[in-house]
Amino acid sequence: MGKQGDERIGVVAALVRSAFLVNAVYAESAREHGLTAQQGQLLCVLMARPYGMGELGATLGLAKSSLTGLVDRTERNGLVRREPDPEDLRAVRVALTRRGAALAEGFYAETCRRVDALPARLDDAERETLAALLGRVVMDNAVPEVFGEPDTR
Amino acid sequence: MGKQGDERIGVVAALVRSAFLVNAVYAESAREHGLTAQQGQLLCVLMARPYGMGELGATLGLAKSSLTGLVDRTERNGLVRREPDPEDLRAVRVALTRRGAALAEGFYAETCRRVDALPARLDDAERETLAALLGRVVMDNAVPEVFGEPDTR
DNA sequence: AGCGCTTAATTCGTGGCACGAACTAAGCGT
DNA sequence: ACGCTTAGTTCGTGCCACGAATTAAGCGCT
Repeated sequence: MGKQGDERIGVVAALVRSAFLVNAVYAESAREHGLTAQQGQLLCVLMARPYGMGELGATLGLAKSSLTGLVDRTERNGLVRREPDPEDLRAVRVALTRRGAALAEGFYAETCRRVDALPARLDDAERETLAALLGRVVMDNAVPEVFGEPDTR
Repeated sequence: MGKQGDERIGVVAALVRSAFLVNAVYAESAREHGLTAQQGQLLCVLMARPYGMGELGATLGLAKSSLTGLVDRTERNGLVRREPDPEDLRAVRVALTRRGAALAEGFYAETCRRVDALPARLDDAERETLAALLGRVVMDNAVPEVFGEPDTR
């Protein structure tokens, strides 16, 4: 490990601390939208399409029983809705309500804006490089689709 | 348009998803050491030196009242100890117990190992570049000292 | 048809976490 | 001595996560 002055940071510390940083930004943005981080995460996942409970558990890395509560609370706030799955009477599809979709939109945009501001002092080429390297890290480690691309299509 | 099979990812998504990834690794490592993520974090901070409650709140970004509970639970597990501050009868210094120090050591080392394994498929130069760029991001954004350097002790 | 096995989700109980408001006690300044 | 600030705790509330047990529906097999 190259130890230099206090300026240089190891890749481990850089990853952990950037995670801490992003988390704080995410939680703060959620709070300002009247959401908890978890509920915000749920809304973001559901922006793409409705999900079943089990599917959500896999995506968010939560136990089924944890999901029931999270969806309950978010539903109580009027942001998501449980719909019966037309093809399987046991299953449920969780979908955004109109209000939930609007809130998700705003929260997502604002959170992107703030996360985008974190590397503000990197120039375009550096941001590109960072995105590419970090992108490979997440791809290599099978991260579920927790936070979609800004403009992928 | 010109994008091939391998997904290009934006810097925002890369940051958010790597944060999610690191978090999961951290929580998993903590769990295997019989810790919660928060208690693990607390131990890591205290590895450097004892802290006062207020100081801990600032470092971890928690309200005072949140800290009382966290320290309570961690103390109940025999990992930290409240010592009276010799210079201020109101204040308390939270320090690792012998067991806490040993556990912190193991948890810290193992967590570093696992986080270090995340960019396993990057070569040395790429890891260096990633560390440098991400390091600038965290430095530019005033992240508190939540997780020390690998060998700054 | 009926019998089991699996799957989807909920319920229940437990514990950790985070917060603000109210409080206690010690230090400090005048 | 008086008031103000500072360090920490207590209390009540709500969210979050989990495993074990449960209910209900689908599926396969005879």
